[in-house]
Amino acid sequence: MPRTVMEAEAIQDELRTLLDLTGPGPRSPARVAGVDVAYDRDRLAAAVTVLDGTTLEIVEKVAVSGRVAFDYVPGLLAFREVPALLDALERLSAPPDLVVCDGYGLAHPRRFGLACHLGVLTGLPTIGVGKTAFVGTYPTPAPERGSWTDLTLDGDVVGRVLRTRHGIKPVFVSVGHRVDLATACHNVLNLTPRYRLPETTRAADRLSREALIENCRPDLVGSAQYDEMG
DNA sequence: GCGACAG
DNA sequence: ATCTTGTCGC
Repeated sequence: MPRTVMEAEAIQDELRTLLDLTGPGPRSPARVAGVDVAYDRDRLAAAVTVLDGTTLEIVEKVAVSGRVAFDYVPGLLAFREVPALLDALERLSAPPDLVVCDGYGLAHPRRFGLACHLGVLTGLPTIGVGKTAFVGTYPTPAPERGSWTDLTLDGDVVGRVLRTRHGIKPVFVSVGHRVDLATACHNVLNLTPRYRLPETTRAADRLSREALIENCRPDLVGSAQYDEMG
């Protein structure tokens, strides 16, 4: 783990050279994973929920708990969440065909957000879905579900501002690893039949919060302990 | 120079 | 992210 902002940024610049932006990525993934991390002071719980890509039913879930290893710094979120998420992902019975991250991917100051970071370290296809603006400029997309606009940063299209529900605040989609932007948005729309956020994200968010509470008695099936210094 | 800034 | 009462809207 990096100890300073400078070290962390250097690691991002290094790992970015391993990023695969070729695509296209899966259009009909059988297993889609959602990942999220919940916090309580210096404790954290990372969750991975795998959904059937067609029915959106949860088919597998894993949660791990541990301690915060890196303070939150805009642009360096991955160093705070990736270690625990890697641990959780490795405990799955089988790898997912796509991982939907809670945050940004290529739409990042150094073009290497959480989704890119997790993708490069796991080798899995990943995409990022952010709830609020972080970097880039964009026009407001039309109110209909499915409409979108370019998210531009330094003259590059780094993502899309996508409307997943009619008349409701859009989400920010950017690619992570091994998936192109159109395929990423296609998957996000398939994962949002009813709510603004992908079912994968909603499921992982719930599980991470539950795990944070159930953490007091780590004797439940599907849970595990995770730790690292900070 | 100052403020903003994924989760 | 998380802390948190009331409040606005459907």
